Amino acid sequence: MQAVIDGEQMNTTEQIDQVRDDFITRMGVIAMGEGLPRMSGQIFAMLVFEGEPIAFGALSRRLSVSRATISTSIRLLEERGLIRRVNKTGDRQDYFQLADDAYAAMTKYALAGTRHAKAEINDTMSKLPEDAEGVRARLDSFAAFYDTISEALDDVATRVSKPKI
Amino acid sequence: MQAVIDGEQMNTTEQIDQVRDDFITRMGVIAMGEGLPRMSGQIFAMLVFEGEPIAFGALSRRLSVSRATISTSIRLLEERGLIRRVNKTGDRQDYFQLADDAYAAMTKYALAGTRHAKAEINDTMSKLPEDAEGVRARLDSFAAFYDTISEALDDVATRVSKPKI
DNA sequence: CAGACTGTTCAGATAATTCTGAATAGACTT
DNA sequence: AAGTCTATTCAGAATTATCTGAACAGTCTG
Repeated sequence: MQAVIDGEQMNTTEQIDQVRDDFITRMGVIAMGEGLPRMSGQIFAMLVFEGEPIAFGALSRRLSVSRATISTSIRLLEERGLIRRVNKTGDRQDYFQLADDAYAAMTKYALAGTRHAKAEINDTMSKLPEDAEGVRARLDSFAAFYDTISEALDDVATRVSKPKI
Repeated sequence: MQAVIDGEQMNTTEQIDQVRDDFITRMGVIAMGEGLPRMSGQIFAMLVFEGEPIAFGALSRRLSVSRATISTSIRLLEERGLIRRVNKTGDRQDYFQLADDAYAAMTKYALAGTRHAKAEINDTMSKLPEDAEGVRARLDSFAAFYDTISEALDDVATRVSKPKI
């Protein structure tokens, strides 16, 4: 059974190409919602989809974006521990693939954010005069909220299994 | 014991004012990290800090921002169920305070995001040809990750107690 | 060594977000 | 009804984030 679009037959490879491009586009949007630049999200999506290491130049070509953009997007993803750079003997290019613990790393990054938020609130509380009871109680609730989220994320981080490459 | 800054004595009220302004500034930054515009975060912070309902005009004045900005920021916060608008008899202005279930609402918003991400991945999987086994397995892991996060957030949403106003 | 190729950096261009002032409409007061 | 005060909307300004091209430094190849 072949998929048909605009009356044209598609072979399996073309079909996968189209699904992949669509996936990449969508993940770019999702990434933006999570505080990542679109392009980093698209690179991540590409690596998830392909599985095997992808060359620097291929990323630039396939995502229709300059090498400079790839370079900075890659740096961000590496800093967050989401991808890793691998060397292929006999090829000068850098190759990239998902980090073994990419999903755990994603979770830990979010966790760092919620812990930071909690710390900011606690710091504010420490500066309050003794008699500001109402404010203290409200900030305490707010901090408790971030603490609950942090606990949940911490739990997720330990549970998340390594993605099968 | 009075706090001292630059050799000047501060009374308790001034001290609290300073702590509050600092808190508001910080929460604006935190909010940006969570995909909220800075000003919405600052309004939210102000409402947490003050506890009692705050007037539309007061928000504009205290945050040194136009009424138009307050209006749009407020709308966003209302849409997310984080604050509620209250009427004070004998005053034409709108007043705002934290929603009773503000923290639960925050959690649910995040949850909606992770569920949406999972749905996008599942949708992509449904379009794959039968024989794309490797891709399917990787997308499945990715979806499972978002599912784990979603479960955790769902759990948080039910556990989060109402903030004490 | 000269030439080709690679990834990084950075100033400036481009695009997207966020804020403002003016216009508008509704509601209250006198 | 006329005059205030209110919140909202929206076009454009201001700000911020993102992308690019060029310059660069390193590495390999012939």
